[in-house]
Amino acid sequence: MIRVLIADDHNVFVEGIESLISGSSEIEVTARCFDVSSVIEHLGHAPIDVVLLDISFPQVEDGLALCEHITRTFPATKVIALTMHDDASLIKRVVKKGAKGYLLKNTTKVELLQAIRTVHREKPYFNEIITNILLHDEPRNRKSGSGTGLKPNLTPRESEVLTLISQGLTTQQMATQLFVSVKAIEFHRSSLLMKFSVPNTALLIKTAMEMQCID
Amino acid sequence: MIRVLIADDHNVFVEGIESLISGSSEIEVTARCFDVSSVIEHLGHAPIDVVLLDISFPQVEDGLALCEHITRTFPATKVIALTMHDDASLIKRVVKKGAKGYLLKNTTKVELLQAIRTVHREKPYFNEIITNILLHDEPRNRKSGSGTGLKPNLTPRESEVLTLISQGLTTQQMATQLFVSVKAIEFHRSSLLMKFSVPNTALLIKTAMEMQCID
DNA sequence: TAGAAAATTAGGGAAAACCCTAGTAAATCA
DNA sequence: TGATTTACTAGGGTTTTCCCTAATTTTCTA
Repeated sequence: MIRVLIADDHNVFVEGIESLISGSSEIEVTARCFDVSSVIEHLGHAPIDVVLLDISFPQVEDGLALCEHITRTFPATKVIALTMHDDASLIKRVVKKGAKGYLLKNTTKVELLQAIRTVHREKPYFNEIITNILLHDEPRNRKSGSGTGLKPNLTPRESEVLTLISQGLTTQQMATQLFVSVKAIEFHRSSLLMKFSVPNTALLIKTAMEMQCID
Repeated sequence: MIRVLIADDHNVFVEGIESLISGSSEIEVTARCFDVSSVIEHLGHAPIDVVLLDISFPQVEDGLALCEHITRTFPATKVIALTMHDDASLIKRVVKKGAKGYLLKNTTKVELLQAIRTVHREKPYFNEIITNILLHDEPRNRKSGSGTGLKPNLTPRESEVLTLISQGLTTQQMATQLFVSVKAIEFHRSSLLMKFSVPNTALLIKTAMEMQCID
């Protein structure tokens, strides 16, 4: 029997998934969680084979973080990401966080059961629609044109400052936190702009996110 | 017997609603529609008391238009709008289009059945959460941290400015391009910071990307 | 159709970002 | 050892961002 945990704060969806699974003789829903903490708590007590995780749980960031936590802490438990969005970059980010499968919420009963069985056999599950989305998404390594698209080599301090910038801190705040002057931080920021070949912080954040230097 | 039509292109959701309703002796689901045209066609043939309409069907504009069409063409049929978003402006727009009730997709069985019964008795149904949202004119259900996870409603100008910011233009460049003063652009930028609840442009870009408002 | 609400347009002033130069310390190499 | 490179630190001065307020135009509504 494959034990499934449903992690979704939308009651209707939990009901829907349960209803779709209920017919199966080899899969059973043994837990339903409406918030992040109860998912973690439950996984620590009872064994779960597959987690069906709403990636907006309740927000995208939370879902991604939870996905990462589950796959690291409970490697035997496989995660299938569920979402409304057919977005290539989101799929990539989810996979990067350790999800073994990705389903849209308009999936069918057959596909849902298939996906659960597949990831339980240690295999990744992505249907044709998802595969197509990934295929048609433009390749990241465009070596021609203005930008190289390659991650620049950052010094430890620069990486540190980049992370803090992406968290919304001002130069003053970073200076305080790192025990250096405002001018020192400003220089690192300037170096980042140069290394990423961008004119300002706005584009720095955008390109750094696209290159997945931050997230 | 109250006859209900479910209009949603997400299979899991339709299953969930059916499952929640299935226990009731006075309410039955007599139709499930996965696209706009089949909803209209079905209403023309068989009588329906309550339509449970996913407002993103498949886009928000489609849902609103369909809601308006149903309430005008079939006044005996009541519409309950369903959505993931707890957004005051969306609720107002939906109500303006003739919806008698509004439910979030994390509703409970009790509430769903209550809502169906209430609108069938010609009364509007809005629970405390929705009422609060309307009263305070901002989303309530922020379960995690500072981020809302909800796309703010942007004016045309704001969207335009957001796009240009994400392209790395400075305020001066945008002012030239849009034939207005620097100060006008700066105000729009400020409005964006406020609507996204972020302290600076760096976080604005980050959150707007995560919410898929840009890119 | 008048009144209210929302959107767009700015100004002044403070804060932050940005661009230049430059000193110091550690690692690398001839 | 002495010269060179790399990373980190910082100052001066200009531009841009950010926050406050407010007038004008447009849109919605009673």
